[in-house]
Amino acid sequence: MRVCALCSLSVARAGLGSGLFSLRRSFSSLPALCARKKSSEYSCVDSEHYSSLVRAVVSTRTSAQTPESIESEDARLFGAVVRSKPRQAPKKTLKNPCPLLNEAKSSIWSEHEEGAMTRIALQRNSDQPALPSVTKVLQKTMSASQLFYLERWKRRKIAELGEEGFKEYSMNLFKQGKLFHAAIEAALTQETPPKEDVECPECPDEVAGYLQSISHVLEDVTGVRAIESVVEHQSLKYLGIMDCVAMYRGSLCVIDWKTSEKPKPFLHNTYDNPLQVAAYIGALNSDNNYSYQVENGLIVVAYKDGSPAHSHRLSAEQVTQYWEKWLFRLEEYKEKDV
DNA sequence: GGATCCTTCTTCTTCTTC
Repeated sequence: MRVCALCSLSVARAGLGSGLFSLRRSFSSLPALCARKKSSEYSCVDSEHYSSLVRAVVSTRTSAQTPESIESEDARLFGAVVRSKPRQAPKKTLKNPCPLLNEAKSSIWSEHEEGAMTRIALQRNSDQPALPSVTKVLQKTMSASQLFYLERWKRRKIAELGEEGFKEYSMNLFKQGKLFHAAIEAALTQETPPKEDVECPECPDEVAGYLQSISHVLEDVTGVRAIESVVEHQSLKYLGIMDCVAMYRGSLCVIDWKTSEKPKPFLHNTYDNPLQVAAYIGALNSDNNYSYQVENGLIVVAYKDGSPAHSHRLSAEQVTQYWEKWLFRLEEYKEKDV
């Protein structure tokens, strides 16, 4: 039996069995009638003729619907509801819990403390097995849904730009990120960045918008303690390179600068970035190359058009929560890696 | 000189109607 989409939907929602069958009978010839005309199917309805029927179906006075009545009606129409068993995810426990803070380090660094800026470069010791990096761990332990959405995004982009176009697009994103980081480094250290880090003949002022975007954030960044510096967790055996450690509005933070095409006004828009920052903070606190400890984090998302960057502060409590999530991911990585 | 490393980014439903 052919039924207009609107009719079947409305009646099913109204949950009136008898009304459903009479309505279906009454409207069953509509599509055929409408097909002869180009106009909308709904314009063919003789609303005056059917007005009492429609009123009867949708009126709450004649149908005191309750969740129970709707459910029993649905069961009659569509069969019994198959309910999945509520799954209680077992509370996972860390096999190797590790504190975020380091008792051996006396206190959180204060703004008035003197100290040189640290910039430890990455060095590979070929004699020892390579430690996993923060980025690698996060990439290798993405959830199935994360991978699904990323893969879908990639497929859509390739469909839009072609394989070569996509490669170029990706390379350009990375390039912009690198140029942006070099420009921030120069701004925070008052140093002139290496020529190759800022020059981009085919794209002048490539990072001008990004710098404009973060200008209001930079005003609150003082006392830079580290830039592009390697941190290594002494016991958990992983490493990473922090963007920056500095004072931001009164607290010492590990700062991560990001560029983004899409606005990221909320912390959850930044996906694994908070875990990345927590991982750096934990490593920094355990690393004896740094005499101080850090409790807070900051993620700054800059935009090319110069619109104000979104900055997401991570309180000490939030960092602790993300630290625990990071530890789970690290355990997962190590289990996979074995 | 070449290879490798870390990082740089990318994600969250989708449609109609007013």
